[in-house]
Amino acid sequence: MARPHKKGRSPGLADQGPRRDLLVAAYELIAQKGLEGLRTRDIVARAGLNISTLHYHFGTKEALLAAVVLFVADKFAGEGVELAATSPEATLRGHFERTRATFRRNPELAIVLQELALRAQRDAATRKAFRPILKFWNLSVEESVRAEVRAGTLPPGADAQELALVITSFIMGAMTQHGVNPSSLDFDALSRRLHQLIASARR
Amino acid sequence: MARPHKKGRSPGLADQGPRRDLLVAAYELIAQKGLEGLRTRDIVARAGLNISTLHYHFGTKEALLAAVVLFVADKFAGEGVELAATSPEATLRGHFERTRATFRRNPELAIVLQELALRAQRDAATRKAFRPILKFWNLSVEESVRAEVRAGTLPPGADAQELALVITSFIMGAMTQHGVNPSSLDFDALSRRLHQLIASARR
Amino acid sequence: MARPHKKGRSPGLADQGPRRDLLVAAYELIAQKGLEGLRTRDIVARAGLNISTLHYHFGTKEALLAAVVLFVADKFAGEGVELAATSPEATLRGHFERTRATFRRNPELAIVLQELALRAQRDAATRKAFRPILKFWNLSVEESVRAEVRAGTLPPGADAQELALVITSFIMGAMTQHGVNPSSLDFDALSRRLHQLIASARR
Amino acid sequence: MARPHKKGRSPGLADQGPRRDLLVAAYELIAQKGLEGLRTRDIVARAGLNISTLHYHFGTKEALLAAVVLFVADKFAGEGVELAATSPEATLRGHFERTRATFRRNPELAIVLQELALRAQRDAATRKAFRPILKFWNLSVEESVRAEVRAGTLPPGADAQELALVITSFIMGAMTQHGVNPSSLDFDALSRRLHQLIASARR
DNA sequence: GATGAATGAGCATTCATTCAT
DNA sequence: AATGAATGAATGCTCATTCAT
Repeated sequence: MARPHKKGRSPGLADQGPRRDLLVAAYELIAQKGLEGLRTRDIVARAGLNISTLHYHFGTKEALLAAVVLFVADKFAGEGVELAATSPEATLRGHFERTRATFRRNPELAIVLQELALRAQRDAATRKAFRPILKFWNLSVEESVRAEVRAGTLPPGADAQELALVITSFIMGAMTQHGVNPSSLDFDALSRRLHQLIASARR
Repeated sequence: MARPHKKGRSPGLADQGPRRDLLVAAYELIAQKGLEGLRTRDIVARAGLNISTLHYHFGTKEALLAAVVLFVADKFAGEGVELAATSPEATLRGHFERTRATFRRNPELAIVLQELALRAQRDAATRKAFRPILKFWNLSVEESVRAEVRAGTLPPGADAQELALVITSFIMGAMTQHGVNPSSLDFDALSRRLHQLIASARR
Repeated sequence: MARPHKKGRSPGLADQGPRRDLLVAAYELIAQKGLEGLRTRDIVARAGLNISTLHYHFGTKEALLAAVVLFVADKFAGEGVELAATSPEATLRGHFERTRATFRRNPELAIVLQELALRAQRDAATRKAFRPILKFWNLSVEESVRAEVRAGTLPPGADAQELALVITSFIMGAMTQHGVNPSSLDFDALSRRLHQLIASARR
Repeated sequence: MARPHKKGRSPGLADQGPRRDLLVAAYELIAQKGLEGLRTRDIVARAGLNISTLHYHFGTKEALLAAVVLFVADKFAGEGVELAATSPEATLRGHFERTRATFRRNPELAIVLQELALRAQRDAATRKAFRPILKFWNLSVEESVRAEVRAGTLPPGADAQELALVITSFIMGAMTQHGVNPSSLDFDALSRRLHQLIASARR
């Protein structure tokens, strides 16, 4: 009896069928109840599957969670954030706007990212899978910064890596504060302010 | 009346004895295993108490958690962050430094704050108890900003509330990124950079 | 420190103060939730006392229960049922009427008696304390039967003890059926029928 | 769907396997310790099963109890009492004898019926499930009365429903008194006496 | 006499997991 | 490839009881 829950997914083929249904269900439930309240039975119920099917495909809850991190990474990268890294017209302004649009389209994404980031701080496996998300994001912002430097809209001496970290840190914290008290924080205004601070800085 | 787990703590009298021991144990365990892994039996074991004592004093795990939020609020406010709000020589620089010192002295505090902030986003009770922490922190930073404006080290037109939100958001996100990958992020350098951006901004 | 919960109550003096309050509270709660749902904390809450007071006066829940049986015995005997045993105009008719009046005045009494009767069947201590109630009741009915024989309203050959058992058994079962489905059973009509059967029996 | 503890049992198919084992174990334990002392762990221990199996099949203790009522109803109806309702030679005498035989074969049945009757008086769910038992029993006795009227051994004017209630009430109360003090009550003699009273009644 | 604090054994229930099919 | 049945270890909580005051 071949148990497919070792690790490799069919290469070049995204998760499909029950496997993907379970990941989506888990993702949505994490957004709803947090990792604290995530139950395998709730996941399979939402996916309309049997509890054994979950273990057939993933082996353990922990393994499912690892797959969710990858699922989230795909979602995060695929949602438009990555355009910044490749498109020639990548700008910081554009990044802020794409980020806002992404989280507006996928409100759960902000929560799930925070959940995983928190778990990554105490669990090595999650950390290993989650770091690339952070790395990718920072690199993507760095690229935008460099593009603006090339375009002359940012001063030539700007330390792209440092600025990227400031920006991504700001966005993460703003997401959290917004989650706790939506009315206390206008993400657009704040990001415009931060952008202005960066753009107008004297060296 | 046999049950002391009403709600209010004796005014002017800090939690003492087993009540405080339980709060401390819960706080430390949240830092270690997260809310996800928090078990009442682990809490009482760490406090050297009986499981019934926990329920005698707090009634439910949920009520204990609510008390932990207040405990964290006290800790956060009492750890030196609040100096910024009152001291005349309050400066942004000083705030960044006190913040760093606080989290260096209490490494768990960063984690626990993130756990509670996350929980606050889905649980109304936690949210209600947690919001004041965020409000207090932002007000404290606002005050630093205004002090610097008065001292002439920040431009007169600076919007204190907006800048405070940018700063606290940045610090929260930086804490998270640092937690996930300590080597990727030099909090000192980043906060110096942000401070410089704010201080040197043209209007 | 003298613990009064040995056994003797002040001779000639009925239970008073907290002791009696606890017995009354227990009695009422048994009627409400059954022995199955009887909790010492509920008893003391209803009596407005502290849990320790219960143990001070009775030692254990079991001992309290034993005292409740005596309390019920007093209540049952004192409620008018006993008139049958002494009064010269004691009649069966009168007994049925007094019984009905007693249970109409004290609806809980029917339930509590059933609870104790049931417990008596498996618990020796309860049985020992409860048997006298049954014995007393049967004797009281026997006396009514004999009075009717003397008065000529019942045939001379009537076996008083046997008839009393038939009557008390009928009343107990009728109470139960009434409790389960009040509309299914008219106690007055039934007891009149039984009385008629007894009175008109040919020998 | 993973949980079989819906409600209905497969029609036409009696409970089997662990489900039935649990019902039997619960039934026997109720007879032994009463509902007051019924513990899920004792039930599964007696059935040789795991505690989780109980919850897998019944969901809650309360639901198991509801199933026990149905189980008892089947047992009561199936034990021979029901012959009275259908057999042409149904007689009151026969009913008394079958009743006695039933309780002699199943001494626990008397206790369990009393437990459930008592619980039915305060719990709506138990009441709903228990009433049919009482109704069935009374109807069965009514039928015996009518049969005797037809056979001429009871006077033509006899009110079958009323007499049935007198008889079932008597039997229930006699069971209770017998349970409390077996030596005080000769069920055979008493039921013969009651039968004689009914049979010899003048109208 | 009376009480608040504390406790240990036990409670129904939940959880991720496994096994036979 | 998928599932229903079954499980053991835990989980939050309750209970009658005790102890120091």
